[in-house]
Amino acid sequence: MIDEREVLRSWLDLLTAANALKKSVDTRFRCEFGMSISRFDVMSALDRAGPEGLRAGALSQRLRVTEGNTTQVTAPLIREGLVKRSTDPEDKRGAVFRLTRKGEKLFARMAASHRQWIVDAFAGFSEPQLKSLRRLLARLDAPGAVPDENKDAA
Amino acid sequence: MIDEREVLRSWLDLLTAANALKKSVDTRFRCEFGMSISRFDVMSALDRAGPEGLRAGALSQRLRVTEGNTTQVTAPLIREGLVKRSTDPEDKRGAVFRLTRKGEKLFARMAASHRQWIVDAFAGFSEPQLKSLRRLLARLDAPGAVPDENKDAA
DNA sequence: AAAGGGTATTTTAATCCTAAAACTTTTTCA
DNA sequence: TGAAAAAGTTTTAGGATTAAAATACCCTTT
Repeated sequence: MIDEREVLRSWLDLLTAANALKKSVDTRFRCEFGMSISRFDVMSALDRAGPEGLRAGALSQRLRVTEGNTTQVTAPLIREGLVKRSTDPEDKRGAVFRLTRKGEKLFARMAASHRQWIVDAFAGFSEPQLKSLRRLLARLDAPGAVPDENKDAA
Repeated sequence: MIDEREVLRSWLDLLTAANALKKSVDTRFRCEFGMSISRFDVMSALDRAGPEGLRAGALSQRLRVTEGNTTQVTAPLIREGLVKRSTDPEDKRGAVFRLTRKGEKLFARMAASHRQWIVDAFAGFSEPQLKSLRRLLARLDAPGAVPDENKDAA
């Protein structure tokens, strides 16, 4: 039998580490680009999708959020001219989102900063340690969690 | 030089793992006890504080949230009779929060479930693997993150 | 002892997120 | 064909969170 306190501490450490880095990234996005992680995530998914863009449903699925959330997070991006929303001509129920030229350019700058921040945060890790971390994380079993559709994400 | 993609994947895995388990716990708290993780966290801090209770500021500090947030999260707990708010007689600016008897009883049940869920989630880990995970997480460097005051938390 | 400055908390306005209701368009099928 | 069911999205209502403004109280200093 495993020491339960050690398990609870591990869970606390996991949560704390993830939150700290996420908050650190979010703060810097807001300071340097006036934009939250959520909006960056939307732009990232649209950037990867390319000129085809993404349907609202597909976008929600990749970001693992509800469709209502997608509607709301895209709204300010559209207002700021970073994202364009069109109606699918084949099926007028459908909404298609694409990055504008301006959106692409901003995203490129944000992605570069983001990459650097993450590399810095993991500077204390050797390659085998990274692998080890990922292997350990994969052992976690969160019931109800959906298996990852989005394998090509990083 | 380390492979940047491996670093980004590690970050994604870390975030995904933490979110998945957190969401899983939150969902079960809501289903079985009609209560969010945030409220559980408040009750947990108050339970640990004992009959002395905690000042609003101290509570916020332990939960690492703003004081405005504490005001809001405690409000429904007070409405439901799980938490009692008093004004510090020594300093009438100060608010003191304590678990009621009813709150203590509910918390005990919730804590037991919570412990079991976490133990189950980490069932695939050996003791050395837990230690290894914690050691790796400690290497992460999130600039701007506050060092952990609350060492006795778990 | 009154003023002013500092401290503790609450309120307000905004973002992010969810679930469920509402809306629009498409598809099915009697 | 035309009504009902289904599908895709948005709207609505509410919780969690923050930053900043407002409020309430305490304490020093003159």
